[in-house]
Amino acid sequence: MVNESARERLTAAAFALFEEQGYEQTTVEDIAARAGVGRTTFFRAFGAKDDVIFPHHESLLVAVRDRFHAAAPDAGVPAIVEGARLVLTHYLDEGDLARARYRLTRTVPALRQREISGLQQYQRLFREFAVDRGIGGDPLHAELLANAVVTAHNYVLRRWLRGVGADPLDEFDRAMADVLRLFGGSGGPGGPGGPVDEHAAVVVFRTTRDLDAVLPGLRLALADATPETLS
Amino acid sequence: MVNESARERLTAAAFALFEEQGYEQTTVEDIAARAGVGRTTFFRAFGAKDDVIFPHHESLLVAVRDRFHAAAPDAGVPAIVEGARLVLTHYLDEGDLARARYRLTRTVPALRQREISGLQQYQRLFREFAVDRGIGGDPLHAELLANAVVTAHNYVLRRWLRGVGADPLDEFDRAMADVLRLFGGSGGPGGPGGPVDEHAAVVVFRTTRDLDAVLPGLRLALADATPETLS
DNA sequence: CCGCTCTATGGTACTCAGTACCAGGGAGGT
DNA sequence: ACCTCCCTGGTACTGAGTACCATAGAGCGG
Repeated sequence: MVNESARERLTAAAFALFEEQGYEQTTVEDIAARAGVGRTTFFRAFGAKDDVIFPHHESLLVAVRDRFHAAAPDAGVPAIVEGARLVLTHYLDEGDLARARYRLTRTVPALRQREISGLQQYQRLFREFAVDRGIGGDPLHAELLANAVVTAHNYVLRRWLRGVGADPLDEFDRAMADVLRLFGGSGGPGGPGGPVDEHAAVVVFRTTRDLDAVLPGLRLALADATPETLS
Repeated sequence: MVNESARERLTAAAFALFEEQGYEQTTVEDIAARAGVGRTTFFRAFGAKDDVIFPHHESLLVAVRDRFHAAAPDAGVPAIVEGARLVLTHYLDEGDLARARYRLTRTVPALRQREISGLQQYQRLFREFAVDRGIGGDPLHAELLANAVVTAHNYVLRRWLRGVGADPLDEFDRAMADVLRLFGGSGGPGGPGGPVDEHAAVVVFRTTRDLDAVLPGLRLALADATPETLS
């Protein structure tokens, strides 16, 4: 519906003008004029003024959705991690564009809001995929896992956007390992009150106290049906 | 700066008109007219058209911030849980208003976006508090915990808004127990090497096995510096 | 070469959100 | 009675977004 080169010219013009004179001070007419097209063409290419700084949003969303759709039935968790990795590499490929957008979203409230709404669409995609696949056996657990992956992704991405950290992909892999350890290690929710595994777990924190010091309370807790927290 | 009763009349008028004839079809002038005030007064009471369906947003945000500010230095995690509980109880108190808003945000894209942006402000508040308090010893771990609490809160809230589930506060408490078990159980990303409380907690799940049956592994776990999960 | 169609484009006009500014009016104090 | 302060409503303006129409050019069949 709209020329591709015109779209790119509009994007470039918009970023330039936003940096030069600010977002509010730039009208859509200014952008269109610099790109050498009419105002109408701008609105045909991007539904709204703030869409222009997220030129690949829709296509990336589709790419992640396709990735999820292609995932093997038993590969839900890896697919989620891969999906997050897809988003991260996309930002890395954008390079300076992504960083320019970050600068803008940090300073312009309207753009920040638009960005948040976009990120939420990813989060929702991840969440629904996790819930549909029944990851964790429990919708809440599925949401927690999906959102933890998204959180870790955002954490790494934000560091890269700020110019902190050397190798974002390496950081991503480490962060994902953290997240998966978190979820893999605990056995998930369903503990007290919910259906109880025949062999329940005993989770132990490091302590400086002797085992003997905590044993009395421990014995009491195991005898009692109610879970307890000992000092 | 603006009469309180006028604010309430505007809110009521807006909800009524949005339900009757739709959000886009309702102009600010319509709302002001039904409330018996001028258009100018509307914009003085609410910065924008979509703010009118979140009349307590700002005050609730302040309440949570105050709660965090008042938290004891060693009570970071409980404060986060309490903050989330504060938000939940606020929605429960709103009752039908919250449900009407939910209906609107599900159907009107502009309102959905506005809601997401508002929720993000809570999430950010929680995240920054967790990071500042150094929860988990590691910024990533802090973010994961904060976002997990928010996710669990949203999960419970959403169920209540949809009319699913009987006792949201009970569900909330169970969900929080799940979340804390998740994070308490694995030692988190910081794991071995992170700062450890002098008095660590031992969380016990119900088990069908004798204490003697798990004791050897338990002793081993306490002796070892690394957290372990026993069957 | 002419005429036809289809699509991308630009222009015009309109609605409405949001802002700036000004004028009036009532409450309360002196 | 006068003055001040604050709340309020009205007016006028900018700019985003939409609807509609006119046109130019590309491609195609005759």
